[in-house]
Amino acid sequence: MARPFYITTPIYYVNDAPHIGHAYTTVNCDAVARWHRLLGDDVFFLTGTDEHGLKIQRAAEAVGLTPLEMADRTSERFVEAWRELDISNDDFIRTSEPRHYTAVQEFLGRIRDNGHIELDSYEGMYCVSCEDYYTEAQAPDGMCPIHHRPLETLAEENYFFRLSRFEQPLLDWYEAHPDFVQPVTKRNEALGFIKQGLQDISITRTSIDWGVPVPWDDRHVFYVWYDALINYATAAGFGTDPERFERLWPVVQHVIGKEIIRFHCVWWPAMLMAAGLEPPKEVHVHGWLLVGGEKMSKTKLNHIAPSELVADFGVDPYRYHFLRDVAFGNDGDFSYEGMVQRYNTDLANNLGNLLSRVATVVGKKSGGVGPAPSPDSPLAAVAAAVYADAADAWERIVPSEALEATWRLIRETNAHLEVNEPWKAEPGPEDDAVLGDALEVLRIVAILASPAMPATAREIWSRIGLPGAPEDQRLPEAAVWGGYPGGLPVEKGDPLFPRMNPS
RNA sequence: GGCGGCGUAGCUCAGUUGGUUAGAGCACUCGGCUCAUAAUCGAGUUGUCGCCGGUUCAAAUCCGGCCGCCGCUACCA
Repeated sequence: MARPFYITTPIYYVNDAPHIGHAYTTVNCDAVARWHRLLGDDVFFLTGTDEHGLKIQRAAEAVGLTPLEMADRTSERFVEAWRELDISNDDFIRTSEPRHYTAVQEFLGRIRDNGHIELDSYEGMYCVSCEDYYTEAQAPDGMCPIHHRPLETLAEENYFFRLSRFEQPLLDWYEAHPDFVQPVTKRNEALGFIKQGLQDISITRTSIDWGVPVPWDDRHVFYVWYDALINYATAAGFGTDPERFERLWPVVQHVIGKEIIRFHCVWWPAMLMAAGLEPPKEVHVHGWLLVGGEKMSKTKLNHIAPSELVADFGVDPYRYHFLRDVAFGNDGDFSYEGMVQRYNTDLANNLGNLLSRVATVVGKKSGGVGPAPSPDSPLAAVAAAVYADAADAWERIVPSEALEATWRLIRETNAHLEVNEPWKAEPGPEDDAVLGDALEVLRIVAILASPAMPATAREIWSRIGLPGAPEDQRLPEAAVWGGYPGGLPVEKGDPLFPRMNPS
């Protein structure tokens, strides 16, 4: 049976419309999922929406909707955004679904049965107007930062998760699993947090209705984070399909933004341990997409919706840009000018033009029939090295490196053409070999680039006359030099990526 | 305050068991080519490797100090 590969995006909170930051995470996961499908893995790629909590309840009240109606609206926008971006998720989970309620109640019930959830009292500084608690860091002067009124000290009976008991188990887990959190700087951050000591966390609320009911005490609902994290287990079949869950857990790999490290790298593994389950295999942390050097936010009005850029660049160039331009793990500063530049350089000039020039010369010198490559072409070694590097980078979830490696092959091929000048040579076996080499590179590039640009890869594939589609190929065999059979019709067609005006 | 990280060509960055002339891509300059989307190919320019001091035959790479920047420091979806 194929190796299971389970990858997740965070579930996105439905108080915000999809922007390029959400899309960044999702496209990265999608490309990795597609890569693993090429490897023949049994891929399960999950995304979805997080819908409970006070913010949604209030936002719904403000416009006269039920919380679920409110969530329906925004959740649908995420579904549409991912459809537009050619995201190949195998499931889309919503925390308002019955299957999730089942899983959450089972999961937290198990933790309670294991003695790690207990009733206790939470005391904090409370603002009546906000109906919310503030920490000392948030309100050092004891005044509500929003209403500027004195906070009251209030105690509430809540159920607590005994997170403090998992300090040592977590440290042991990190010790035994050096790759648990990547990159290592984020791992240090999580570790530092654990080492400073962990406090128990109140995980239920009585002041909210919009949440998963606590099965053993109907006055409470679970605090939103506590139900949200469990989505990863829900979708894997926890509580509903034990056999499936057995297969998908704990091979799961989470991809998250750096703002939610604590939840995924501390709370979540502790919760799993408390429930008698294993922590996830790996958590991959990426940075933020900045605009003008600043984080996107509603108040700064610097949100960019993916569709705005897709309208100008197209879906595949959009995907390519964010996969290639930002080193995974670092913050990346987005600029429209930079995107145009990379589009022109990488896509129009290097890749698009390579296909274009090869197709033209094949038309002139080989009668439009693509010749087979030479078995001992110097490009064969380049292709092999590039494949090794790309495969390694995809495995580590560093798409920028995988694509950088792939483009190395494109550049080498342009140079190879320059040296051999097939457009000058007399038609014949030698000329055919040079053109065949270039076509073979295009075949391999189509496969290697298909996780990033699925539609483009299919287009290249069909223009060089190959039957089927790049997605149907199986790695690593399909990347071996010599797969292009020759004797296939090569079609020039319109430019894949018309150059854009830099201004 | 505590813990952690960063500061390398105009830009984005790579570069740890310390060792020949410090690298890549982009940008720029010159040249070639004209099959190709004024694309492509080749050559080349630019760096006190934040500053000061130390260890060493030898440091971007180790140690100390300093300057500048940043992240985390719990119930923010």
